[in-house]
Amino acid sequence: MRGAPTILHLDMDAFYAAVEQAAKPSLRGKPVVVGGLGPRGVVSTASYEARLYGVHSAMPMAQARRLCPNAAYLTPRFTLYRQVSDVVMEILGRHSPLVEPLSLDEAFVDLEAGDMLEAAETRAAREVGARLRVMIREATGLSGSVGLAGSKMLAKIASEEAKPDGLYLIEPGAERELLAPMPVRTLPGVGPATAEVLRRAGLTTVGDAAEAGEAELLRLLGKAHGASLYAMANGWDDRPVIAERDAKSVSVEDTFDVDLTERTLVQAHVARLAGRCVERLQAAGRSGRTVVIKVRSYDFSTLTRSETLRGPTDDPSVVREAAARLIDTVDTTAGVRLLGVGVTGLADFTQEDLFAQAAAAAEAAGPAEGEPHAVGAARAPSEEEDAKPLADRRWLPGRDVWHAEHGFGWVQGSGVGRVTVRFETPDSAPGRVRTYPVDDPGLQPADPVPLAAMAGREGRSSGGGTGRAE
DNA sequence: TCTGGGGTCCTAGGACCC
DNA sequence: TCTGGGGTCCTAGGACCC
Repeated sequence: MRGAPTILHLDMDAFYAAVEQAAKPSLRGKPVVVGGLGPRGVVSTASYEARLYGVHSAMPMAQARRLCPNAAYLTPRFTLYRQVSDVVMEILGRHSPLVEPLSLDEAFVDLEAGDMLEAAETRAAREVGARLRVMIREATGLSGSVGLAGSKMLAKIASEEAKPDGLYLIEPGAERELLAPMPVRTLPGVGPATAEVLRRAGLTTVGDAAEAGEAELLRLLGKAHGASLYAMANGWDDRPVIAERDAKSVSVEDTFDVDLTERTLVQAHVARLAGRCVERLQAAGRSGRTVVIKVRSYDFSTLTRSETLRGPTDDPSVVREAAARLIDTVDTTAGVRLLGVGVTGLADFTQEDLFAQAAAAAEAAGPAEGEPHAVGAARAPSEEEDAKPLADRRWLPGRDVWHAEHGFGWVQGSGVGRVTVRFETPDSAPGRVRTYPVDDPGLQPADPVPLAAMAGREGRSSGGGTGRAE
């Protein structure tokens, strides 16, 4: 706990939805919901306009549609969000060498590590926070909220208080008083289960938890959790801001629109997932020693099975075979709604392991017995298109398109052989809507057009052809 | 037409070793 | 012969976060 509010937490406001509104002028000021659009999708982000109807993150999409039928429902475009995020993180990096990103839209900044604050004082910290918000708005057109405090926990609570589009500073010395009346759920690490345990013990506010004493919290919650909750409830938190941490696991998973029952389909999907997992592993230049599969059944019960290899690997056939052995131990006859494959125990180097060499030799000699060659092995689909065998993913709502005559637009909806496109770009006026047959030769998928405020820094080439895909 | 996908950390039991 | 104690690794599950 520092004596000056020199830990800053930035949280972009309704990030994915705000990026979409910046990219699509016709959606500004209107309810926008970004998330999975399939029958089992959930909300990733709801714009503030949509939140007025009760829509929020993690809510099933079907429920969101009931609450707010007139919102724009869009599929996420992570490539674009990552570009915007990079711009934001770069701005943070100008204020301190110590920036800890928590996700695309959130980060801690240690202002003491920079030279921004000579005499680490409150007013200087507030000025840095305010300047940062202005810079982010100028660079991206988006708003972010800033929390400033003497610890990570309090900085994060402060940015929540600041939302939307604000700045909130917790004066050192004021923290206990501020925390006491807040619900225990405010504290990081207190979710539904912990809150319920505490509620049954009569503890509902942060002040209640602090007064209960450490012994009582240890009894209720166990060693690590109890101790950390007691510290947090008292405002004690000296976790440092850590610049970059190596990932400890890589995993991919798919939820199916309809439960899988057929054994060969289950096996084939596991093989594909293993392949995608290894692609990500290799892209990160890592290898891993433990292969994990995850199976979620029709009734939402979830199990994992894992196998630790003799050494780390990034060989697709080694991971695929381990995953195949693991799925063989699981009864899936009643129906599977989700399958996942992951690798943990990551190492920075790829150790040549004997199994991999043996497998490669066997593969060269001919297909191994029981190998699910028929499905998925034929080609490696790219990450974007692989997801699920849905109707026509070229025209997912929200995606950018380009039309020979009308230029850039985005898919508003599609169905019964037609696709509806709204023609507009980040810096245009709200655009007109036109409908085409899904196989219209003039219509093609396109890359996102950079946000208006970001144009220039993205190195936009001349002629407006930048966003064209392929 | 209930409940995504990518992660992190903690706990607990059993194997195994000294 | 009825019975130690500590440490580490592996496995499985669960809570939590964005």
